[in-house]
Amino acid sequence: MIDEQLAKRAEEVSAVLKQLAHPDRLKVLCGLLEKEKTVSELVNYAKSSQSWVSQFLARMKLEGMVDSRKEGNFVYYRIADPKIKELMRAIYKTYCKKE
Amino acid sequence: MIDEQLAKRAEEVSAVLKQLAHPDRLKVLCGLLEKEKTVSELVNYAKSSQSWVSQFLARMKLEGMVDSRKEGNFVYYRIADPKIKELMRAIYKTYCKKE
DNA sequence: TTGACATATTAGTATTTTATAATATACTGA
DNA sequence: TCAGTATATTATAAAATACTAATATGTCAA
Repeated sequence: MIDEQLAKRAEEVSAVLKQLAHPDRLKVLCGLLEKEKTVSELVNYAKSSQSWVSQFLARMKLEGMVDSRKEGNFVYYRIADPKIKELMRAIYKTYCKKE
Repeated sequence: MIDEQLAKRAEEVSAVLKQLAHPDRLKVLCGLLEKEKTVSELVNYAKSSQSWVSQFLARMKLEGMVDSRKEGNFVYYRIADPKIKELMRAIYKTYCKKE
């Protein structure tokens, strides 16, 4: 049964959802959906502050949701877990494709 | 573009995700996925407390995610917004159907 | 009407989250 | 080396969340 299987993973799943459950973080992940981006690009995209974005990117990285690579002065972030992408697309389908 | 459209709805969407982003609430919604249930059934299902479940059901109802009907001593809750069901199934697919 | 049960509400508190500001680090190019 | 830029870290304050406990409300059945 779908409900029981999902309920069993409630801790794991809700931890991920918690990260998506904030406008700034969701926007940042939206930005990363297209392609990898630097922190300052993400700051612009989400219209948030450098410090705050940097803070939650660090947390998301710890949780394995995103990963980063350094190139000179810049740090490029990308979505590391394909499940995140899948989830985002599903959310998009549900909330942006219907009326 | 998927990313921009979703980013525009970030406030709305993240508000919904926030409700899903807690093990107890997620479990309760799992329970409701199958069919409507009384508060005490949900309390058992989620292994949470009556007061707490009652509190967040009230909130979810306010946000239009669930609805309820009274029958004698019991109150039956159900998922009111089909988007929630859709989202839950997507989460299930992502987190329970793959390895 | 009373007692038992199901649910809701309220009050209060501990914890977590969300930010902001300040500072530190790391790299680049002159 | 220095100045400038990008990012990270730290400290901290304010707000929101997650509860618990106690009490209230409403319904049924005797």
